[in-house]
Amino acid sequence: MLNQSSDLDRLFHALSDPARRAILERLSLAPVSVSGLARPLPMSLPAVLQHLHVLDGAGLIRSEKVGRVRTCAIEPAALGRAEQWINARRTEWEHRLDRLGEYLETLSREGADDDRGP
Amino acid sequence: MLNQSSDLDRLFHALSDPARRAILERLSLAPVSVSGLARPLPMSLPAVLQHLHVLDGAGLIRSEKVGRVRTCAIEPAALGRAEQWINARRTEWEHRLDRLGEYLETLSREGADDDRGP
DNA sequence: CGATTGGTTAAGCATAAACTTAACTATAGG
DNA sequence: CCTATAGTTAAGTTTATGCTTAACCAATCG
Repeated sequence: MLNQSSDLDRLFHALSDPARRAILERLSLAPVSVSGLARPLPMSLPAVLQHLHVLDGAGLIRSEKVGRVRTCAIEPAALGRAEQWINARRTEWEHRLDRLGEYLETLSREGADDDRGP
Repeated sequence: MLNQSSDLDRLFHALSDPARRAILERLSLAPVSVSGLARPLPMSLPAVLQHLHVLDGAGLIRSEKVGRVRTCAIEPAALGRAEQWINARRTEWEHRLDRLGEYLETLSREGADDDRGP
């Protein structure tokens, strides 16, 4: 797992803003145009554009311009990478609990016949 | 799912920093003291303390002080909440694909016997 | 063509983040 | 007691974020 951390940095940072999460929630239902995404949000169009740029930089969305309208769509693979990191932590944590369990079991077994040892 | 977004804000923001993720990776293996966490990190102790405060504020770790050493441990439930949001997006996206699939199927069926008029 | 609609860029600003150093507190150990 | 260790707080600096307004381009459409 050799540090390509700036990738995860961008990913989690992109997810840390409620407006950006709202955009992703919207896009996970269907592709939407830039102004369509902006309509429900309490901010200017350029602000939305900046959020879209952050999401794009994180690989969370892709977009294509046809005529004068740019349509954005979610890129689920990126979410997968975030989930992967989280899952790895959980796995490690569970293994740690396993090792702890084994250790405690060993302790109680050694406690049962404690004539063994110095 | 009524917007308790500032909760997720803190969560994802906490995960967006490589130092904080490094701390979590460490803690998912075993509990560690503050200075133990600081040792491998390229920054001052107070900086680490600030990161720990962010992680604590996001609910990602808990810590307890005994004597003069504070020992930190991971709080896996918080990671679960992040994962939950991600999974909800994936689920929506898959449902969207299902609906798209049905639609396309409908189209091709209607195309097969196109004697049925408007 | 001329006006609109949809999007984009640039510049500026206020706030928040991530650090630092310097001081200070509180336990341990000799 | 005296000093080193472990942590904490405060204050200040630099950079990044999130937003705004004011132009500016480029497809449509009457």
